[in-house]
Amino acid sequence: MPELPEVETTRRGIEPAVSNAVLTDVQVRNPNMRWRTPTRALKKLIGQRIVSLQRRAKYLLLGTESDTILLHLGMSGSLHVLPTQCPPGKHDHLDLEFDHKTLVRFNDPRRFGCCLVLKEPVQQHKLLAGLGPEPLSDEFDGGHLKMLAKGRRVAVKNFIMDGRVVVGVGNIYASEALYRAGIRPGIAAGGVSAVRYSGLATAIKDVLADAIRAGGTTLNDFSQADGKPGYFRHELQVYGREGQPCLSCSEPIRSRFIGQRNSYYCSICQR
DNA sequence: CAAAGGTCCTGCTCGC
DNA sequence: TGCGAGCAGGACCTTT
Repeated sequence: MPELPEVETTRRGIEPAVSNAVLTDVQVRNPNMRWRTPTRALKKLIGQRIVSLQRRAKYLLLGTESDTILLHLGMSGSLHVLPTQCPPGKHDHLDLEFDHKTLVRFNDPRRFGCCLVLKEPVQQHKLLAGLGPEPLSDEFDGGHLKMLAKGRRVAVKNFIMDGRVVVGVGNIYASEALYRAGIRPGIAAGGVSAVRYSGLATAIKDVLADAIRAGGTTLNDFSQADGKPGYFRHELQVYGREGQPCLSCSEPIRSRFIGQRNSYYCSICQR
């Protein structure tokens, strides 16, 4: 579920609760996430202060005075800020408790998410090394896409969902950005011109920024740290709109599987 | 029953 | 024939 806007929305949502807070307890109810949650390593951090809260790609990084707690929400995860005595429900696999009687609760039905404890230097960890640029940074632009696309035959949609190319673009926003840029999702990445990549980079930045502004997209599981849904679902122009008229030309939106994932596009507006 | 927002890993194919 | 890069598919899980 959570793509970059949802993770960024979550980061902003938990920031008041964790920033400068002292970790007072850790509850691991089910460590069987994508990778086993390191209960002992987490418990060793009790008593430490959270000194930073960053997002890199779709990873949340809670910096303590010694180590960094890495969280990934996988496909169905969410974090909520709750009072400490709040009874846990189904799929509430992890609680991080802080002073001021608040806790951050990690709920993840599919358990594709993870929680790890990273030693410094964090950026050299296997999961973080080799990640492409942040899409909202100046480092990311059409020239970057054009350079990496040289000779690549993969569909441009798969190309922009590749974290080594650019991070944070998942299935929803890939379709949305390609629609905004007027590019068909199935064409080969290597065949897209520099001019069109420039437009695509801008479209990616715009759609992600718009989605963050709306608090992310809620389809099923996702909700913000305060439990409210994200409202970008109402602004999706193609994702999930198969058969409905294109908002620009009224042609019915089509869907097609590209690389195992459903893609949505307008056959008139996207070439 | 199939499919759902992610992404790491394995193994195949292709071209040099 | 061997090698590396690129690419497709499987794997991880539960819920609707």
